[in-house]
Amino acid sequence: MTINENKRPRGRPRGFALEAAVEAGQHLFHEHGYENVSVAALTEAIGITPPSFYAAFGSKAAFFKESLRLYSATVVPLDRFLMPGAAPMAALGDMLRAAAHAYTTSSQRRGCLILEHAKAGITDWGIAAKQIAGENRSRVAEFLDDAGIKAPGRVADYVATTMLGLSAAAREGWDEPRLLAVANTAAEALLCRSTLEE
Amino acid sequence: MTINENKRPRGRPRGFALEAAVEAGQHLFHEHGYENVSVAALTEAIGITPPSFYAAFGSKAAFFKESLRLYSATVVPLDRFLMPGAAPMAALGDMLRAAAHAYTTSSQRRGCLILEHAKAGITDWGIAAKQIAGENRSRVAEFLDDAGIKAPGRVADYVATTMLGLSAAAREGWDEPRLLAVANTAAEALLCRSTLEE
DNA sequence: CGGGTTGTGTAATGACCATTAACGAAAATA
DNA sequence: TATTTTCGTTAATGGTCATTACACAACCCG
Repeated sequence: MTINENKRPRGRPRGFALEAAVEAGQHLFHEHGYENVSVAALTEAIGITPPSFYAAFGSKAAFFKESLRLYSATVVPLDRFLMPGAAPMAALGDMLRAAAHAYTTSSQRRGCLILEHAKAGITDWGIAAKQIAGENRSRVAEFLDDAGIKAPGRVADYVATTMLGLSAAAREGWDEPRLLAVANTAAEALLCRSTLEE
Repeated sequence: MTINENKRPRGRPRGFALEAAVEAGQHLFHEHGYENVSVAALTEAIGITPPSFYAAFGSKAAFFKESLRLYSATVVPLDRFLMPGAAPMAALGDMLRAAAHAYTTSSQRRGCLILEHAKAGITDWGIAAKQIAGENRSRVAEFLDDAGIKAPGRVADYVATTMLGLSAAAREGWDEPRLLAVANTAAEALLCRSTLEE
């Protein structure tokens, strides 16, 4: 997205890598939450000083949005599960199981960075997280609609709530087997429901 | 619980009601979250000054624990649903529907005060919330065990995750019908599951 | 009325917060 | 080499945070 990534600009070149900085920030935000990460902690983790941070990213909130973007681009592989033509309910079950796994792989950074920041009030960073979460749910609903499911919004909401629950439980410290069992229960429920309705 | 509620103590009497103060704090904590409520905001809402606050409650964290205690004693009616002899899965479904309603009744104070604070790290107030949440889950599991359900822990975890999801969705701004639909879906899943297993 | 005891108010404490002004340093172009 | 452009560092900004000395006020018991 950044233009002229290879062409050297005029003045003194930046002394650190943007992408690596965003990744370090993403990790800090994921572990402690936006409000519990100070700019001082960010700059120390990146290895720069506050003015360099502000010159490169503008503000803490803007930097967080970059972290969100990187996270949803690299960590959340929605399209891997929502492939057209796949058995819809089985696909959602796979997605839930993958979430249970992903939310517990790192003992720090539990849960979903996006979902855990999507409940803040009217802060711009909370709104950004809410928007990404909403987009992902729309994609699930559209996938279900294309697959001919009867109440796609209702099922998408159920899946979304389950993912919110899995993320919160992971944040509480539940381990992977426990979360996986919940995901399996929810997945069976989806199959059960579709069986009853058709 | 407080001893000598009627007997006048020795010195100058307190100029405000303890219980009302805790309730005001509970409302603020519920709306904005522990970290976003300053002692200044608390004392202003109560109508006292910081020294009175600290003399009465000791610290912000201790005051929050009082708010948690009051909340779980007055708002969360677990025993209303976990009555021995009731149809277990139907009871859990009623509990989920009641949660969906309770989490959206006040446009401020969305979600569950306990669950929304049970993900903090190693802070003492987060640990207190986690403990109450864990106790409530144990009561659900025990109820299921007494009712002869096969995997009580697994079902209790599913219900707990669903409640976490409902609370988080309420915090995101979902309205009551939307949450109720999710609760109904999860309730049907419980019935469906028990039907399949027996 | 007066000493003991306890609550309340004013005002301050030190710590941390996000953000930035000013200045020196480094690399590109000319 | 001279100039331009951008970067990095030091140090400070004003703000908010939870918590507390200190002095005064209100009540009980004698």
